[in-house]
Amino acid sequence: MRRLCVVCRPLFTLMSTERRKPYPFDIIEAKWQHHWESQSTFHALNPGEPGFDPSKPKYYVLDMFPYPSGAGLHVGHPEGYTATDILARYKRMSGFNVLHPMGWDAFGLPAEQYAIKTGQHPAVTTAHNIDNFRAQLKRIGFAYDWQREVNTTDPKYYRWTQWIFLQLYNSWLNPVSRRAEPIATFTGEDPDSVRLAYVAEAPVNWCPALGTVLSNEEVIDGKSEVGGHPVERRPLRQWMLRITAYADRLIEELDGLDWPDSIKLLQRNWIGRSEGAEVSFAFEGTSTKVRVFTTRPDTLFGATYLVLSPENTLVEEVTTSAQKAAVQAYQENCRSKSDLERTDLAKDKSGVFTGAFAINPVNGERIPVWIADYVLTGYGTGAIMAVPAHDTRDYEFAMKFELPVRQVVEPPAGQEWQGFTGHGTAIHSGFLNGMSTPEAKHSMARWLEAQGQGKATIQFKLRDWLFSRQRYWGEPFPVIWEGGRHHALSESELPLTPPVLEDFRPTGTPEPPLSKAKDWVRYSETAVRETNTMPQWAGSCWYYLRYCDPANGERFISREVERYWMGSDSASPKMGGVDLYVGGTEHAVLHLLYARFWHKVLFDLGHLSTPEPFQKLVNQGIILGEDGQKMSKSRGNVINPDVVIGEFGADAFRLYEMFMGPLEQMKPWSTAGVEGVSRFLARVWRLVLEENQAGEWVGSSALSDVQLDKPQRKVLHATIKKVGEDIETLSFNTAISQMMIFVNAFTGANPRPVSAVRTLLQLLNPFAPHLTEELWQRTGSPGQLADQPWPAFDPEALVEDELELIVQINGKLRDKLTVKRDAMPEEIEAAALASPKVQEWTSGKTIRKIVVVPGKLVNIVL
RNA sequence: GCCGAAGUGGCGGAAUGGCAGACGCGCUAGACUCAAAAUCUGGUAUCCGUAAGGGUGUGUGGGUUCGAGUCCCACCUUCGGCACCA
Repeated sequence: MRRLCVVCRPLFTLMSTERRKPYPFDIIEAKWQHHWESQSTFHALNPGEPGFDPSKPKYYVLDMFPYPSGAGLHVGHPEGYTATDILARYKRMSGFNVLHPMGWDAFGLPAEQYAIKTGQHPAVTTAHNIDNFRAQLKRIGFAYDWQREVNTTDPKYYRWTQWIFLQLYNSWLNPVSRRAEPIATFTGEDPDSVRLAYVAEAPVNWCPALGTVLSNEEVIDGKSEVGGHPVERRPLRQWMLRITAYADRLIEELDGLDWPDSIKLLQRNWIGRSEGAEVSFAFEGTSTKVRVFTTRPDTLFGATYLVLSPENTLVEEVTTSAQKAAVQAYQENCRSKSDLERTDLAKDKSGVFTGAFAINPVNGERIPVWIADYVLTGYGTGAIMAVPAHDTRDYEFAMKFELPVRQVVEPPAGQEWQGFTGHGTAIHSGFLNGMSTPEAKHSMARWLEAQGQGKATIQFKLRDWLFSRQRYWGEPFPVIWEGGRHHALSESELPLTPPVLEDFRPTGTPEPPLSKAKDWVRYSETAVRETNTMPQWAGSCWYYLRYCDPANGERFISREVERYWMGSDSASPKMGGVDLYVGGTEHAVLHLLYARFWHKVLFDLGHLSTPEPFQKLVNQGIILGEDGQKMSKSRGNVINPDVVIGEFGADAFRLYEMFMGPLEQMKPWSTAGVEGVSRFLARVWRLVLEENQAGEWVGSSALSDVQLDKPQRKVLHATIKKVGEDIETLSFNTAISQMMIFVNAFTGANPRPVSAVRTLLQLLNPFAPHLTEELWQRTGSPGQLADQPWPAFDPEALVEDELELIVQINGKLRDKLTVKRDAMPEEIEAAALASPKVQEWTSGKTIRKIVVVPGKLVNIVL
């Protein structure tokens, strides 16, 4: 940035002399930012602190904190941040204790990769980037309580991230209470098998050329996104979090949340609950059995073959010697494919016969057993019964390999039975015949249970959360290994800081970089430290809690503070938590699911007072480039907030971001639009000030202490009403429109009533805080504008003595009519019929009906 | 393929079932100016008409209603998500 300025300075001076600022935003914005900071205007007090007012209701308004990248802030960040800032300032003026914090999600791969490239320690570049982000945000004038700033890479912060990991490690989900409990309450043999944090061998994307593990998102068509090197699947020892134990609660408890339906649905689909049954099939000639999961137990009579996933451990056992070579070749082929590649090739079915046969428990039939990669290892039991007549995939497979297809469901009249997957009537199905599909499902489940051949069950798509990474720049696990077993560190050993490493590059093997720090790894004579680190999501799972009590050295959050800021309002049925959370949709199923999971565990363990973290969620839409395309460096359509603020000021930038359109909608940037709102702000400025001969801004001569006339009163109170209501519903664009209407109405007024102008400044303050503070001061008004109460409107001022009704004939507008406010319907009807235009339209025709909507219209039906 | 959201002027968008296009941008005319910029005032869906006025108009086709951008049904298009989940 500094280097660039040398190049652009001549251009810049030229521009600034050419284009005079419509008002001195550069001076007043810096002035008020400094003022708020020095006064701690937006510092929120906690319960128990001197000056805290417990009589005020609380309002916790939260932004998704940014990852402080080297590229700096882009225009998408301040969109949501401005929205929450308006809410925060508005609620503060409306008498709430407002918590509105900001912080940094600073662990992560980009920082580490940048560090490797430049040779600087990620802590150094991260600190630098944070300074840059903070300065950029302060320049926009956000009312954050900077005394509550958190940083996920600060040991004082991640000490508690590690502490929460220990809570997970030391607890289990009791299936009876359906709640997490201390592991000590588990009475089974192996506590390690039920811990919420556990170790498992899991297949990962391993890239030998890069010497690192990659996430699914980093693998494209079986090759690394960076460099295009081959990626293979390899089982590695990984830390997992048992989020699946919470699958049902994560679905059920969405109901009480004030979230967009689309996001709730996304989460429900991601968790993917399906009801069905497990069925046991015995292999012919052995005592071995395989269980399959099906959502359609009613079609069991139609199962004509069985498919195991290629990775299923039974494959080796059941494959006949004649088929061994073919089966192994197929398995080998699958292993080299990534998940993405496998699903990419989903168009065409592939598979191999194992030579084995299984017995269908319902009719004793002998059916062939195949392996195929359309059966996934991670879902259900990794084995299916195939009913080709009534499942699209099984049907395709059966067609390709010429396997039998047997109808067992009669579809509604007129539909082809082959490949029919809907509900119908059971046929060719013994005791199920004639039953509807739902009846048949129940019947079969009961039968299976009675025979000991299966039972009704529920499956989820959600997988346990792979929680370890082979990276340097993340939280170390507070875990040691001794004699092949893991043990948790005690809380007193936290924070566990990572070792100082000269070389934090990947090792070239699946061994994490931390393993290079031999002294650090060696915990004792007999124990070594875990060398994996936590993923970036860890820190963001609970940051909203730390904001409430950021300096607490005793606890991650004090109980009293948690109850105040995160507690539920007993007067309403809400579940409590953050009152408003604004951020992008991209976190719909990752961050927002992970955070809910952690929150519920901490709630179960008694550390929190409510079960859900975020009561109300709003997603802001993406801002596109001026060309209507997604902003990207390669397209060259990226808008830099610093440049916009330099040219038009922070207030104009804020106001434009809110005026563009509905918050939740995707919308393109328009520089001409910024000029438009900048003009509006200049008009507000000139409502109060005018320029004298010397070019100084002095009090406007039109401004005077006069009463408002009736139309002015109406505009003023309509504006107070609409702006307040629109802020509550986050309809900022229409709130701004209304203030423009106000300014259009008062621009020409001479004398111009100063009381009305002051009220406008109050209404506009949350949107354009600097300009309005300055003008508030310049009108000689007392105190700081941010501390003023929100104005109330007078409904009487909105009522007219006479109103204009429209007159429709057959629903079409034909005339207008002015009547007294309290005119009776009969009077209105008579007046409408008396109108010359109406008489012209109705002459020679019969009036069939007249609809009178008082205060609105008259519709004459011919 | 499945799920979801959305289709309104030249553009961003507004409209508790009741005057479609508020507000802004752009364009345009005028005022101010020697001139320009800035500012202020007016006009600006479309078709027919000199005008008054009238016809048409919210993706397409139906429906409900005195009245539909708004509600219902079917379809088309665009965007977003998931994607062999048995």
